[in-house]
Amino acid sequence: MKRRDEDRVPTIREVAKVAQVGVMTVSRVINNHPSVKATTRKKVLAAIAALGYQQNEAARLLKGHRARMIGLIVPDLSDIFFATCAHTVQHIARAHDLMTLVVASERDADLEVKQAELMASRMVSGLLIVTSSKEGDERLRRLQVSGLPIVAFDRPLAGLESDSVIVENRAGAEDAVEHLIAHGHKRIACAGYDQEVYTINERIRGYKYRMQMEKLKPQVCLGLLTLDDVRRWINQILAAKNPPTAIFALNHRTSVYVLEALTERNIKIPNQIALIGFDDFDLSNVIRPALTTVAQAPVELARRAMSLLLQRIRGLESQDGSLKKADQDQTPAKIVLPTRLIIRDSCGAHPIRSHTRKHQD
Amino acid sequence: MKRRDEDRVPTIREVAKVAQVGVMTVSRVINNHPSVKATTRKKVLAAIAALGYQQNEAARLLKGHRARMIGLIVPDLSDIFFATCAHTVQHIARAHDLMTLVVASERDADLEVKQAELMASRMVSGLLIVTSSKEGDERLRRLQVSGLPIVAFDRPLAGLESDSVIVENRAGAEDAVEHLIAHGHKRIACAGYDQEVYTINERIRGYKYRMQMEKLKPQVCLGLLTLDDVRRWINQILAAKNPPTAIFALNHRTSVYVLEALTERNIKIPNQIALIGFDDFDLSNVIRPALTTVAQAPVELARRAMSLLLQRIRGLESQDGSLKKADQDQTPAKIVLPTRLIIRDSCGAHPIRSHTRKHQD
DNA sequence: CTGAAAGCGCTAACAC
DNA sequence: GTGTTAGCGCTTTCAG
Repeated sequence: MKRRDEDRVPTIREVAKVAQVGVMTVSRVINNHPSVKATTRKKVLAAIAALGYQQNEAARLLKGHRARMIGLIVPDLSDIFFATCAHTVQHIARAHDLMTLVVASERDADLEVKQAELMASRMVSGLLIVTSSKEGDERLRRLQVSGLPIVAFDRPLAGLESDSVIVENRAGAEDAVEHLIAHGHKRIACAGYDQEVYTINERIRGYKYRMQMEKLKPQVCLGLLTLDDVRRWINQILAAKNPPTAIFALNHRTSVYVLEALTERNIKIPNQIALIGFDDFDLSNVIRPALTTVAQAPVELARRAMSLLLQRIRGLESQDGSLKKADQDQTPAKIVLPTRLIIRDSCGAHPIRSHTRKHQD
Repeated sequence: MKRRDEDRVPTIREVAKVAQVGVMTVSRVINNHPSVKATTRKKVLAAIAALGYQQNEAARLLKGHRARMIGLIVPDLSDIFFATCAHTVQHIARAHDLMTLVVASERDADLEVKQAELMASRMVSGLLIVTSSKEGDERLRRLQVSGLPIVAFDRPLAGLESDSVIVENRAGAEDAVEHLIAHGHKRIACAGYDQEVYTINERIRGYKYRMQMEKLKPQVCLGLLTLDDVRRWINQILAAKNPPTAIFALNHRTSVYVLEALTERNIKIPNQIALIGFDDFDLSNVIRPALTTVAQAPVELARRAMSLLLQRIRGLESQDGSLKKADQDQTPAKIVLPTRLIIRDSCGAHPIRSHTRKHQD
C-alpha cells in the first residue's frame, strides 16, 4: 500500500499539478525569479503552503548549487571561548537559513584542512576557520580559488588572502604589562603554552616589546601545559634569588593554574606576587582577589566573522545562482578588534574597585 | 577552455572508464557489495585512488539514502556543559565518518523541533537532542516513526520512546543535602531557576525528599536568573529571623552568583553560611573556600549517547542500504549515569581535603 | 558476477 | 511569462 499525501514529501511536480502550472514556474517562484506574474505566483505559493512543500536540497546540490550550510572549524569546542564563538555563529547562521557544520580540529593542522575539504565536498556555502596551522596550506588556498568563501577569525590564515577578524593581542599584552609597571613591578614573568599559535605569539611579543621599552628583562616560561607544570614553575621562580613580583598569564587556563598553584602554596596575591591574565572569564570577579584581566569579546569576534562571510556568500549569489569563482578581486577585509583591560584587585590595591561588575560580552 | 583532470571532481563514470568496467561495478565496490570478484575490485580500487574519486553525497541523497551526518541540538552552546558534550559528540562522529550539524535551541521548544525537522529534511542519519521541551512534541514522534534514530540525553524526551542517557539528578541532590545535614545543618535553602527543566526539577525533588525525610522544612527559591536576583534573595534570607545556615545551588550559574553575592557582603563560607553546588567546574578548587560540588560527567554523557545513536544507525544500515523504518521493536535503552559528590571546603571544616585535586571528566 | 537503463527532484537552456 | 526537455551522479532493477 502506497500512501500519496501521507508520509512522502511532496515534490515540485506535485506542486505544479496542484497549482495548475508547469514545474519551471514553481521553481521560479521558489527562487524568487522576477519573471512570474503576481497572480501566478500567488497560486503557486498557495499550492506550496497547502502541500507543505519543501525544497529538496539534495536535488539542488546535484545541479551544482551550494548547500544552505556553512562550516565552522575551531581548535576546541570544549573551550568556553570557542564555544561562545560557535554559539554566536550558529545563531546568526540560523537567522539566515543556514545550518552549521561544526568541527573541532583538536589543534591538528592536517585534520583541520581535511575537514575543510570534506565540508567543501559537501558544498557548504562558506567556511569559518580558527586555524591551528602555522604554515598555511596549499589545499586551503585551492578551496578558496575554487570559489569557496573562507573567513579566518581569531587567527589569520598564513599564506592566504582571506577576510579575517582578529584581536589586538599584542596591544592587549602591552596594556597588561603597562598596568603592572604602573604598579611598580619590575620583575614581571610571562607564562603559558602554545607559543606557536598566532594569538599567544602576539601576546608574547607585546609583553617583550613593552618590557624592553622599559629596559626590563623579559622572563618567559612556555610549555606550561598542566597544573603540575605550573606548580613546578612556581616553585622554581619562588626559589630564585630575585623572584618575579608579578606574573602575566598568557591565557585563561594558565591564569587558573597559576591561581591554583599560588593558592596551594599560600602565596598572597597581590602582596607577594601580582597576577594579570589574558582572557576574562565568569569567575574573574568572584575569586579573591578578583582577577585583573585583558578581556576579549568572543561574541563580537564571531559576529564580525559571520558578517564578512555572509557578505561573501551574498556576493556569489547575486552574480548568479550557480557556482562562480569568488570575487577575489574584492580585497579581503581585515578587521581588528580591541581588547579591554579590566582592572580588579590582583595587581595591587584597588579598594574602590573591589566590586567591579563583570562586563557583558 | 574546459579542464578535464584538473578542477572538476571525477565521477563514478570516469572511474568505470579507467577501470574498464561498468559503473555498477564501481558502485558495488564503493558500497562494499560482496558480489564483486576480488581482481575486479582491485582494478576499481586502483582507478579510484588514481583519480582521487570521492562519492557525491548529493547524488546518494537523491536516491533516498541518508547523509553521513548527524544532528545535535542543545539548549545553549556557550554553556560549558553542553559545549563539552558537543565537543565529544563531534569527536566521536568524526571517527565514524559522520559530520555534525550543531544547533543551539536557545531553550525554545518550538525552535528545537523546527530545527530537528530541518535536519531530518537534510536526511541526517540520526539526531541527538538535549531537549528544552517539557511537553513532548508530536512532530518529533513523527520523525522517529519515519525511521530517524533519535537519542535524548541529559533530559528525557517526554512522550517519546527513545533511547536516552540521563544523570541521577535526584540522587545527586540527595547526596548534597545529606552532606549538609551531616555537617549539622538544618535550615538548608535551595536556589536556582529553570525549574520547568527536567534536570532542575529532579534536583529540587531530591532536595525536598531528603529534607522531608529528616523532618526539615524545605525552602526553595526559584527564578533567580541574574546576579541581581541572587543579591536580592541573599539580602532577604539574611534579614530573616532564622536565616538558613546552608545553601544548595541548583546549578553552576547559581553557584557562581551566590558565591559572588556572599563575597560582596563579606559573608564567610562556610562559617556564616555553607554552600554546595550542583555541577563541578574548573575553578571549584581554586576559589576559597574550595567549593563542594555534585559533579556530572558531560563527556561520559555524550559518549554514551553517541554510542546508542551509532548502534541505531548501524541497525538501520545492516538491514538494507536504503531507508528503513527504525527497529522500534527494539526497546529503547535507558542509561542512567551517577553523579559524584566532590567534598571540598565550602560546607564545613575539612582541613585534610583542602587541596583535593580536581577530578578529570 | 557484471552491465544497461531508468529515474531520484531539481534547474539551465531553450522554445513558445 | 511560461512550459518542455535534458541531465546533474548515483543506485535500483532487471537482464545478461
